[in-house]
Amino acid sequence: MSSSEPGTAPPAAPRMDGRTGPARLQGLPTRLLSLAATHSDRLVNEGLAAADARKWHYAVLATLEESGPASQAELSRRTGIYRSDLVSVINELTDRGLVERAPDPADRRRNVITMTERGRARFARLDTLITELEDEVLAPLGPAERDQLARLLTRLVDHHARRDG
Amino acid sequence: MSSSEPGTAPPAAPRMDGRTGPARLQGLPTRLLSLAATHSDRLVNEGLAAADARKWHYAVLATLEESGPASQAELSRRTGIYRSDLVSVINELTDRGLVERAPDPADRRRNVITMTERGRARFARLDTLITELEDEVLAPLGPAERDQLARLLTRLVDHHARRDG
DNA sequence: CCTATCTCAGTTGCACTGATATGG
DNA sequence: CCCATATCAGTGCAACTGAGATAG
Repeated sequence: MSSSEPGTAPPAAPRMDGRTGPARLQGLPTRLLSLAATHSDRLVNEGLAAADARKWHYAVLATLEESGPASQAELSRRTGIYRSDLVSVINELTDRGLVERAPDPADRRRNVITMTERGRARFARLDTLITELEDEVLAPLGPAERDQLARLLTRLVDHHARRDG
Repeated sequence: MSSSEPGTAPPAAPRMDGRTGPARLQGLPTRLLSLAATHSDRLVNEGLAAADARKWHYAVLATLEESGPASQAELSRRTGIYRSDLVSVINELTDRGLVERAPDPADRRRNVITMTERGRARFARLDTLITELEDEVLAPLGPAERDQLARLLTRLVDHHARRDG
């Protein structure tokens, strides 16, 4: 502190709520979004890891369950997994016998990904697990607040998804 | 919401809103959180990168502005930057002449990080930039909704920060 | 010739681990 | 002796880039 208001600055009283950083930073919605997502992702990832799965496993299985067999490019579009990264995700799923990868006779550039019986059972279990993890993440919020949060986030996501593509 | 008839379920009709994935996946709050944070982080990071800065630069400068000079360990606690990663962040800031790193005569394990005049000016500009970027991220929401979102996210963050430490 | 699909190698940012040197 | 601090090397993950091979 050399020239501008050294002595009179408020002594940055630490708060009583556990967060100790600067108010300006801690209160930024973008910062809160990042932090909340980090906590949420960690809980979900740990929960899934304990069941030998990952977020993208669930995403792929959910898509196959809802829409049936699909090419990798299609799965990439529907799940949001980057096309390059999808390769290893499908590898992991085939290693576990949850999906099958077969060349598409109609268009031989494509691989058709199909869910196996084991995959279907697996998805059912992961789906209930995800529901539990969601509940843990949203624990401090009541039903109406969870709804409100989901609606607000949906508005944000839709808006920016449109802008980007 | 109630659409739990398995046999009569519509064949996953693609929606008209840009999001094409499975409804079960797209509607998950944890998924929405991740997506929203990804979009938000991208906007913020790109905006800051265009000004030759990064998220952590702002965090460190904001902390120094609010609380004055601090050791690296203290900055780590206040900003949430991991202590190992703080080294290179401080390096980048000193390279740009925004902070100074000097050994603490009172405790020679410590480095005291002090903001320079350039750092203060830089922070002022970054602060207005951040405000603009926040506004861009929250564009689809009105003032009351932004408040609501911030409050809900704060509840989530506080809850999970307490659980972890 | 151009485009789409799949794959691989590599990059970047972030969060984190483990080890080490030094000082309290 | 134990603990705190700062630093470095390296790991794991997510998002992404660029290029090559194959096929429509």
